[in-house]
Amino acid sequence: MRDKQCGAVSRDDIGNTLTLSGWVFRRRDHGGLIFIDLRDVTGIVQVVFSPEISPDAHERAGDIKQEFVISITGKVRKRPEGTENPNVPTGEVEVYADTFQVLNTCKALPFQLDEEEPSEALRLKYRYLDMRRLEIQKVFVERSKAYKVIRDYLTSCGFLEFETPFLTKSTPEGARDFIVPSRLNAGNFYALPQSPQLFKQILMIGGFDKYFQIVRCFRDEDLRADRQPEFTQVDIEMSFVDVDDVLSVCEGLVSALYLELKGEPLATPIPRMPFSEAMELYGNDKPDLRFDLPMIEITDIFKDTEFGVFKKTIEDGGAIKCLVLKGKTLARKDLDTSVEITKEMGAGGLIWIRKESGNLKSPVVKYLKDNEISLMDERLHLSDGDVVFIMADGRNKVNDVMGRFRLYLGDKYDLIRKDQFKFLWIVDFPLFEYSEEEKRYVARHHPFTSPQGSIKDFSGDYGAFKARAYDLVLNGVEIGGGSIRIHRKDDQMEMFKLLGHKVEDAEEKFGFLLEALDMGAPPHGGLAFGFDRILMMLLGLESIRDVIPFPKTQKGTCLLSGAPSKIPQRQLNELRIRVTGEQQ
RNA sequence: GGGGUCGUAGUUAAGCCUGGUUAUAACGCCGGCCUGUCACGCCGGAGGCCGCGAGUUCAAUUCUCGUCGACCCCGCCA
Repeated sequence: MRDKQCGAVSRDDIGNTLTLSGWVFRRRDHGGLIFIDLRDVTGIVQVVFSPEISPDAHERAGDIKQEFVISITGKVRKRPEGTENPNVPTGEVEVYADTFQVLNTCKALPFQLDEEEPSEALRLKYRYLDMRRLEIQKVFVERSKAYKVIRDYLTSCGFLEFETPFLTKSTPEGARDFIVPSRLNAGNFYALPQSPQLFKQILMIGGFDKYFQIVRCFRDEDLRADRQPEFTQVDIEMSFVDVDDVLSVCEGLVSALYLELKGEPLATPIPRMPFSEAMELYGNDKPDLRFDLPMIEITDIFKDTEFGVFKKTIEDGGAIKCLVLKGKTLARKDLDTSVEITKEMGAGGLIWIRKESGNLKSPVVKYLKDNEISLMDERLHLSDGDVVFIMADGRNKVNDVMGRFRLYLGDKYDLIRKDQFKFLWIVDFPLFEYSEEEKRYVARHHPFTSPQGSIKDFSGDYGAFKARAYDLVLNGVEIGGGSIRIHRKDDQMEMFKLLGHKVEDAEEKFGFLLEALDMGAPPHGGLAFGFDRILMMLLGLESIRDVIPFPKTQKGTCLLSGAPSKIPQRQLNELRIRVTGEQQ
């Protein structure tokens, strides 16, 4: 049906007769002469229909419309002097059609493939048309390359690729599960995996030593620009390792991916930052280091202050922190907007101070002592025009709000160097975090995470106990995370106990893991990368939907297939399911 | 569950704030012309429940409320 792909036609083919197939991209009908850009995934090539070459083909070519699928046969020729097109790789040559065949027609398109992007909803409904666009094809060519790099790298390191069940068991903690009813066991349900966590641990206990899988995971939570209900993880697990071993393998993998997709080596090692430092400097556990602007603590400067707000904060054990915006010109309106923005973010208030002609100016300066002002000026190295934003409140509140305000400032004042890729390991996570909803401490990572040191040394201070867990962050987005696991049953039981699980419950939910841990489980640990997110970031795209062939909308629907949908009563009966409280 | 943005020919947008004669443009589509174009060009034409439903008004694409859908954010996402 074809001798080669459209983009592969070159000057080496001049003089040869080729058969080429593809889609009619653009047509330029000059009456006497018709040009068609024939397109496939490799590129486009110009086909000429001339009455002097084939009157029949020229006559019939008048009826060809865009996106017809055609096959043409003709001689490749060098283009006449002055008509070459340097913008196209095949622009030196063209194919003079002797004969052609219409393999399929195409009705009028719902949107044009070579113009402004139609709405995303329309693109998703007609995803097969959207995909024909060059820029979309590029993404999935890159995605395919990424799969290969990952498989090549990990297998070369001795990792074995596995598949684990999709029809599996619901696990407590973590995200909401997607549920699949069991026909053979009416009234019982499978859960789709949030990750293959337990199975990969079992594979380690099974002695396979190094496991990986490029695997779909499912989480029934609300969607975001970087979150889909089904997404792909690069899942990795290794035996006889500690944190450094895992991070080192992962850095190798990320470097290989980066080299493939960005065409340049990645500077390694990737820097590491303790969780607590990330929280204190950037207010979250995934700082965007493409711009600096850390929070600076100035609580100590005001230890004897007369200024009510600060005094009260310090008495209540809170913190006073600031962000210093340098080299930007802010109008009074910008400052007022900043106050509004932080209030919307949950701040009690925001104080700004601006340095003008060597003096600090602000509505609150009159409440501050001279030495407080000069200490601030000195510590913050202020120059004329600099603005200091100060917040005083509980430490967690300050970190949270200032962290988000920092991102706002970074965006608003173009501080972010958009061409940079700042990878960062966050390490030394707390093992536990308090859940307001459940009124108890839960595992911050998951309940199989090993603490630093022995779990038997737990002092009772949940907040201070650290985990052997780590996250990989790229430009303010979490792209991977993992931990060293608990590999002994007694430790795991202790962990469940600390989390407030009853022994019977733990046995019921994880009996198979607990029993396996009791039969020679090796020390092991691993990590999972969010494959879609990494692609999104490295390809410079705004949404995870852009790197998924058939993504779902924010309400979890597939505009192409119409899922989810009702099912016939017969199927419900088979499953012994009755639908109640249905919304029409 | 909550906050916000958007919805106008097939498509992308303008008009809406400040209600009033025939809702504008580009691309696409249909017809005609054109032998060197490559976003071909030129001439002509068709194409609209202004998302849907209420309300205000003499009059609503325009103002208000509701609703549906897409998107962004908070909660949620070990």
